[in-house]
Amino acid sequence: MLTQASLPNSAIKTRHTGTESGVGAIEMIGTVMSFVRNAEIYGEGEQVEFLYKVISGTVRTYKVLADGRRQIGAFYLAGDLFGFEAGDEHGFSAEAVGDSKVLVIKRSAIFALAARNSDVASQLWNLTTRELRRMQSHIMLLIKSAHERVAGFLLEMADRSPASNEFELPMSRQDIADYLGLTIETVSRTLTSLENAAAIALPSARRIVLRDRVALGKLSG
Amino acid sequence: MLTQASLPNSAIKTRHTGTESGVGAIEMIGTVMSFVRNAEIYGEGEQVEFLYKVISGTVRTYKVLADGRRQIGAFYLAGDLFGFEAGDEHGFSAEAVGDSKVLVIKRSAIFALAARNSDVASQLWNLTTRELRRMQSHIMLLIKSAHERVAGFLLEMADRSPASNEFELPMSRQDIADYLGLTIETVSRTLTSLENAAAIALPSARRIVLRDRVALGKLSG
DNA sequence: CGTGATCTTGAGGGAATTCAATGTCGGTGG
DNA sequence: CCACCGACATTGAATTCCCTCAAGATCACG
Repeated sequence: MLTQASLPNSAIKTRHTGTESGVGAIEMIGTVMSFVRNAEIYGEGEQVEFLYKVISGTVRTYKVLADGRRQIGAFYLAGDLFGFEAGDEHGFSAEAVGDSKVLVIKRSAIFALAARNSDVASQLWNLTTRELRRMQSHIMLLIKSAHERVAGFLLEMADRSPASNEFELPMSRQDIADYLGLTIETVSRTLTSLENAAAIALPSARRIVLRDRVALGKLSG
Repeated sequence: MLTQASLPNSAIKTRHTGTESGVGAIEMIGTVMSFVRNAEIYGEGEQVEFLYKVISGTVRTYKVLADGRRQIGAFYLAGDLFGFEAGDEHGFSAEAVGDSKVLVIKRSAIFALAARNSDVASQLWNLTTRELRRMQSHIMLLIKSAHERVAGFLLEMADRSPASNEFELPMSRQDIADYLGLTIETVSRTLTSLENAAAIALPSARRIVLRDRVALGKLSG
């Protein structure tokens, strides 16, 4: 459930000027909601009702297995849309990594729009296939060695950040570990090892400087 | 490239009576093509032009890394649609696992249809999100132990086969290994170990009998 | 300055890989 | 027909990589 506030019956409330990325009319209708660090945005098994766009902060989607292992499906940064899921039920849960603002859009509104406007429909398709590609590259990460996974993850984050060679990680080591299918210790060790190899610098735990993209690229498989 | 035959300019050639699964009008227009074992259906980097439906046989999509490692993205059995990819270029290649017949449908024909008919558009969306779900469960497989991966794979294959407790694997151990991110030896060892644990039987290398679904389910995480 | 959360580092063990050899099956030609 | 061959699969031994368990270090915050 949405823990921060109950959503008004008609989600069409604020007009949002979608200037960030060229996805067009889809994000024009919705409500901006705030979530504190670790707040749940939606839960696994819940009815799929909305689409979401990160306004600020970072969101993670994840699934918890019976034995407690957690797999993070994806991280969504400011500007990213999420909530494209199969079926009527969410297969993953979504949480705010840090304090975040999220634009919440009723699905039915989008579908109604899409039924009348084929441009919107094709946008919807594009966003979904983009999501597909994200998953494909996630799969490609998961089959690699720990060094390759971490190097690949850093390159991915760098490409998604405004400044390409230096950035702040919004998520914890545990989050990274659960995204990469590694333990927190292995992530930590690998980062130190990359620093020792002069591929990156770590001014602080969360701050990453890419020193040698070529070396990272080689490492990332 | 399509290695088996060159595709006619107008792909609208045969009328295919889509009786298999309820996906509707999308598959009504197309050309059936035959591919021998290991024949390429499309290649990574090629222009995305078609959608495909497996009529008989099995198809694998895959990607080869610089160092030669191969990752299989998915297996498609008779009745499955594939070729839902992001962007204009194929991110994966597709090959026939064994001799196969594939219905090839021009994308532009579908898109034209979708633009006019919102039912077709929503079908397209449904098929794509189904693909998303497939990838999600693939990701969930890849973070697990070798035993869990193999057990999960067998359960997945069983669920997709007509007879649910006994089936023939269309693919080699190498294919399975490349799908699960394991080595061929580990796959082989794990299967023998599952057989010794009485969870499965292996009348022949390719024939699988599920003896204890509960045990397999536990193993699969 | 103390406390808890997060991150790093170390030592040891276990799971999967690598390298190597043997076994099995299906097809082809003698 | 069956002997041989190549492709595919299984098994074994040694090694490597990552995980587990454990302790310390660093950071944010009251």
